[in-house]
Amino acid sequence: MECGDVPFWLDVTLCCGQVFRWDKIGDWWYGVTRDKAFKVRQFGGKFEYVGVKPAFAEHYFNLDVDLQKIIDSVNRDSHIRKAAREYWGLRLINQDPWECLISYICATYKSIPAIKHMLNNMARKFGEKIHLDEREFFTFPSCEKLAAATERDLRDCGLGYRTRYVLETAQRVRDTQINLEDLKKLSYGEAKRALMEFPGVGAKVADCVLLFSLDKTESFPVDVWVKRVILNHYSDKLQAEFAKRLSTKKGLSSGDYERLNTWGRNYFGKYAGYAQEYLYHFERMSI
DNA sequence: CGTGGGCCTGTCTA
DNA sequence: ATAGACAGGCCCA
Repeated sequence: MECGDVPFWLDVTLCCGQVFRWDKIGDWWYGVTRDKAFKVRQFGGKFEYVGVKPAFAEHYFNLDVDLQKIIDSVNRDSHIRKAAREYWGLRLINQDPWECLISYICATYKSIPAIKHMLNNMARKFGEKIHLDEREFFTFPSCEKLAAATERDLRDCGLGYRTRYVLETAQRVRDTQINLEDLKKLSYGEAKRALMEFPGVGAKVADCVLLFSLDKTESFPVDVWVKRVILNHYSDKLQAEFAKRLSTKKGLSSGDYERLNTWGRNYFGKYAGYAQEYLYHFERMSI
């Protein structure tokens, strides 16, 4: 799919599980990021949007990065080539770090529909109401708003055991006055360690936040699907013993996570996160 | 340091 | 229909 002379496939970009608060109504995708509601569509080969300025939309969808160059740089084998050809135009989105952090804290041990439900509940209860096309939308609540919420009100959003993680993370962000955007200035390793200080943030959640909101394209989140990708297509790259143990165990120990994560970053390089998204989506769609 | 069990609750399947 | 399994992990023993 092309957008002008830039490869971009909007539907896949918004469907591939990186971002949760977009919904398609007719041709248009409606979404909220930071304090803005906007709608976007790809129509007749053109990318159109209402509610934000061109620079905002182009930055949000990373349209200014050279996708061809990125895919060339992760082009290591026939499987990644196949995934890249199939979903050519899938782009990583520049999310707001705060919303991204809370989203992935909530995402543990949940399916995507359930995650969307939780986040929308939180926005409805604690966010600001805004309008577009006579429709109501809600901004994602600020850290002050969530930090001041009662445990009961948050729990009622369906957060379950994540309630105290969200509450304590919000309180810590508020109390330390940390600007999450500043983590962009740190190295991948430093920023990851900083994120993992927050309750409810382990290696996987940190890697998602780094990749989707802090410009760390070398991040390589490993979830059950990526583990599946590696076992199904890259097991020959791992030590036989290790691959065997992985395939017989259900979850991922922190040591196993570290090992797969490091493998991915070394194997695919600076843009390992793009490779991860293509592989992840390809695997999910081939069930 | 590595490993296993528990955890809230919405969805999906049988 | 309604119970039961499972979900894009994290934390603590």
